[in-house]
Amino acid sequence: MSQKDLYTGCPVQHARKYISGKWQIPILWYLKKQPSRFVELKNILPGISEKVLTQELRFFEASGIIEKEVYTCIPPKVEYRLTSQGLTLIPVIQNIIQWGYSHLQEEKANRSMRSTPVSIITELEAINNA
Amino acid sequence: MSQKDLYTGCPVQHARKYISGKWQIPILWYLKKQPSRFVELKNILPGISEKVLTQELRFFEASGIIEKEVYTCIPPKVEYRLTSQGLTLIPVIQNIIQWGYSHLQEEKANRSMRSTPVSIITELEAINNA
DNA sequence: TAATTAGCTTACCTTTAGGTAATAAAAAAA
DNA sequence: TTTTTTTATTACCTAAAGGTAAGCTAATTA
Repeated sequence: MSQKDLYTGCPVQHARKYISGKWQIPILWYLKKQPSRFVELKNILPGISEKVLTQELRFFEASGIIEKEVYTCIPPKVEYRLTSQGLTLIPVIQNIIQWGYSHLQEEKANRSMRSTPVSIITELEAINNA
Repeated sequence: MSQKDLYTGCPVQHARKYISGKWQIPILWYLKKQPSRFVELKNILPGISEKVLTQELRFFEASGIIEKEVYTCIPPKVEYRLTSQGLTLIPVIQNIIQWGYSHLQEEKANRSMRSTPVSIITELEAINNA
């Protein structure tokens, strides 16, 4: 039994199954932007392995988060898109990404402030509070 | 170099450092409810090991997400609370928990909630009934 | 004297996540 | 005939997460 089958009764652990994997948020975020095929996802997510991409797509599919359309042609064409279920995850994911983004900005600001003389900082703050 | 040091430039991977661990959300969620000491957290989160609890507290502390107050007495008393930085994570976490909760309901999973700390459930129900 | 308490730390182990690389199907194009 | 293309699957390996259990501090209490 995999980690993903555990804690099915706990909201936290349940949600974690869809967002705690390294590539889960990036995959869903890009599928929100546009329904995509396998290679497209692979190219847009530099560093992901085919194994993990397949794995997550299968998992999301089985969970009803995404759906798959297979065009019977050669070479094969497959398209993945979010389901309405999957769409409900987007605001959650967007919050996470926005938090990450602004927290990164803050860290950068703090780093550059560390080398700034205190007097300059207090002056800046005085200006901001005026 | 640990996983937590990697991808420092990516908003997703940056945010993931604070929410993808098994016990990270439960810890922060409870600290939002009330500043707590080590044993209290340990008791309210059945199944967490002291090792992981210490580990996450140290990490959150070093990241400026929580702060620690040590009362010099015997036996020792220590209190952990969210910083203002840490508070910014709460809406994100709340979204995650609420998604998990409602998605569980939707699935009509007739699985019990016994693995969920009671405090989380009662708080969610309070939020939903508000 | 020995046990108790809170808050850790450490060593060791198992499980899981994720990466690498080889292989396949299947038909069209070179 | 061989190569190319897309969407996979599989075996194998490393690294990271997390669990278990023992021990430590230092004063108070039984």
